[in-house]
Amino acid sequence: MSGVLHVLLHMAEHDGPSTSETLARAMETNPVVVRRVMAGLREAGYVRSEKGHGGGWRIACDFSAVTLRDIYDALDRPSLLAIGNRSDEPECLVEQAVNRALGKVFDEAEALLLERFGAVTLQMLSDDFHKSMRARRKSTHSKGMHSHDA
Amino acid sequence: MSGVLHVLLHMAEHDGPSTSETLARAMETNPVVVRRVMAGLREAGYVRSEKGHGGGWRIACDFSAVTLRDIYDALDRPSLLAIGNRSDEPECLVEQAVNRALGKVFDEAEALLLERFGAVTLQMLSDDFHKSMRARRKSTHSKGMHSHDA
DNA sequence: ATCTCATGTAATGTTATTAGTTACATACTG
DNA sequence: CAGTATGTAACTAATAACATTACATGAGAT
Repeated sequence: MSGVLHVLLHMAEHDGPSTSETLARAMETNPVVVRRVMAGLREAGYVRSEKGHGGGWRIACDFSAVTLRDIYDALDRPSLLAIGNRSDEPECLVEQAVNRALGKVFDEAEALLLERFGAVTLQMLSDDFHKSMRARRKSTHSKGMHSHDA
Repeated sequence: MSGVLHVLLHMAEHDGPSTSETLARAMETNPVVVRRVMAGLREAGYVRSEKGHGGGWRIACDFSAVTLRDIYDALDRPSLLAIGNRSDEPECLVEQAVNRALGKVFDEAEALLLERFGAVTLQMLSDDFHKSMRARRKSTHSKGMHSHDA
């Protein structure tokens, strides 16, 4: 999630397609990992990829129409919570009682996460980034991007 | 978490001390695992353990005064969320913007979980279990406990 | 006393998950 | 057709969670 958003915002700052190679360097990982994770976004239509000379990845959506929730869904909804019920459908009535109580709490937390994700668009992230870059430029004249973007 | 609560409720149903051996069978795990996880609860004073003949684990707290939050704390606060920011304190302003947005959402979800944990006492779990046991007994005459409790 | 039983804990082993890598096929561009 | 980039399967490595073994310590029972 974190990594994918990072990549998307970088792509938005970059005219023309970005290669997996380039993106992998920004994310400090391997090009294949980038392709793997971007595959979900491509299926969902948020990015497009092209092969061959001058190929690479390109944004294919309106940043203000796509929320973090959409990205999460495109990523195949990885589990959000680190803990959960020890077992589904236990025989033991004690465990059933525990599961009811914990399950309710977990469901609420998950719902909150999804709701909050749905309230944040990629555009908002991008705006926030640009704001912080302007602020930084005023004080340091730095570009505020990765050194490996050069 | 789930497992610990299961064990605690079982102990409450059982007069006298329960051995790690017995509890492990109910949790379908190893006695050493039980001791390991119970160690935190003992330090917090929620249970007591005794060695030798007739030894084992015993509840040492008032169920209506201890919340799931207390248990969670005693368990050394394992991480609740499965996903997080890729890196703390990144150089990259893009990643900083992503982290701000995601971090806020994660913090909210974690706060919600802790708050909800704080609102549930062990007594409530126990009451819920007894209620479901009464309901079941009416329809099946079963004891509704583990078969391996016999 | 000492034998047995139970916890305490370190060390080790096992398993599952995730991330990373290699290898090679496919497709597009010049 | 040479070169470059994605697509994907297969494999390896790193990590973490869980389980087991081994042995020390302490508390009754005889």
